[in-house]
Amino acid sequence: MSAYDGELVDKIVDALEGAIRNGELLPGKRISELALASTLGVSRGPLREAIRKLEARRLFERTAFHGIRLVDLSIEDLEQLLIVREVLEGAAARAAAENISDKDLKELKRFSDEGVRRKQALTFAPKTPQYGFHHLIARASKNRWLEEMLCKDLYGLLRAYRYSSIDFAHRAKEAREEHHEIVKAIAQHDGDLAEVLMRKHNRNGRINFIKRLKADVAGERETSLRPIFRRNRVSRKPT
Amino acid sequence: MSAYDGELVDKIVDALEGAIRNGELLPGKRISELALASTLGVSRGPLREAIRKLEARRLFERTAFHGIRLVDLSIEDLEQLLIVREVLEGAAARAAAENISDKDLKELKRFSDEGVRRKQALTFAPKTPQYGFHHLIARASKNRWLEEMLCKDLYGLLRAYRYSSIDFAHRAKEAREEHHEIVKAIAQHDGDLAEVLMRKHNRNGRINFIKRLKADVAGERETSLRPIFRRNRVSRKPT
DNA sequence: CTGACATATATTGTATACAGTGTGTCATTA
DNA sequence: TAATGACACACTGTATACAATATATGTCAG
Repeated sequence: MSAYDGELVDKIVDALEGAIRNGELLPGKRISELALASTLGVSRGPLREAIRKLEARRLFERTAFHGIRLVDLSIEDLEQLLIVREVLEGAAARAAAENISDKDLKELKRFSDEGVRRKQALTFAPKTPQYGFHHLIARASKNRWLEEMLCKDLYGLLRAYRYSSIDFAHRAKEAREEHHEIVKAIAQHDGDLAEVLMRKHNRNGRINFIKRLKADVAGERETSLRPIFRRNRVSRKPT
Repeated sequence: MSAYDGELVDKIVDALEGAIRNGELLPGKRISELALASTLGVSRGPLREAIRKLEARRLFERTAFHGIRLVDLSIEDLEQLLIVREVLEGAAARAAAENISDKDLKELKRFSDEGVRRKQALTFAPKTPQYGFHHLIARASKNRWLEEMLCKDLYGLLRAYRYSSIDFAHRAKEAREEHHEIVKAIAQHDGDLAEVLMRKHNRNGRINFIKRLKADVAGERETSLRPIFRRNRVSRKPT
């Protein structure tokens, strides 16, 4: 505690997001401030402030005198969220087509040419968000709100529910082709086309994903998105 | 302090939003926590939590050891924000066309038929947000995220910058007709058409507004959106 | 007079303590 | 077994203390 290295609140936010990603926090499960604070090794003050931020981003829900809980999305919630993603990314693709810099375009091309089969091709790479296809486009839009809404709020929310590019794995070839088409439209600075293609791409992924999800749920017994991937429950500390 | 009537943090958030609306807080002006706390008559703890929430909604900006400030948008920022609004409301119109209930449709029709020339026709009526045309459609979308992003985050942000339906006043007839067309499309459950019309409507308003704004700025001396309407600086208390 | 450096002050960041309040649980009782 | 009440627990609100930092101020050398 000698040198000041950024606001503790932000580190707590990061730690909580990491904990969500790693499955250390379970959706719907109540947790007390004090327990969480001692787990993270911080005091209540900064923790509460961090929770308020995440609450505003709809990652946590609070009920007074009761506790904090990670939001638990239904399939319908996720579907609606993906609809929002669809139009926002459509707008991002349009803006990118209009505003992308040569440097960003080069990176985008390189990425979509060769990078697509690497792990980083995942839409929401855990620690390298700047390399995802969709992140690149959001950034290239040069629209501050679009980028923040997508990269910070929306992707964070999706990540909280283990929504990764699971659809990508199941239709990798189509997705790759769609990515290519989108990049081409952006390179041609054709905003209309870029938006249409991006929306179609997202729509395909959404429909595919929801269908698979519903089938999974019907075949098993859970309604939550929780058990899609792995989970554990180790606590972690910041710094 | 005897009876518990809701979380203080939420009341502070409301109070701050009200202060923003009333021009009691000026964009860009730094203010200290302690001063704000004593003005509001609360302690630093809840105030900080409230600030964190508003920070997540991008209404406030903080710099460590320096202070809180209401964000100060440039014209470009506002233009980009209106682009986001455009696609989100387009999606809302589409969803509304697909999901609207008969009751909501009736209200929407009644509103667009007769209510449009009343004060409540303002897109962001200060105290009756549920009656605005765009609010009605956002609600009718039955999409939780869409409604919250629009009504809570985006409209709140626009309101902070005194962006009201100033464009509406300057093209009331066109806007009224556009509203009518949109309602008609929704009534016919034509999602495609509803989205196209809503986007066009917003686009018209945006272009008109930005043009006027730039002309205003060129003719005067301010770059901030602040002086568009009135302002004062009376402090206020919650409860 | 100007610039760099050191100190002072104000403000923020964090931790802890305590009183008040609501909720859920559990035992008691009809 | 179901309803009622008491209790424990968790959370809320607030205050205070101290540490860390940035800005402002002032001093001194050139």
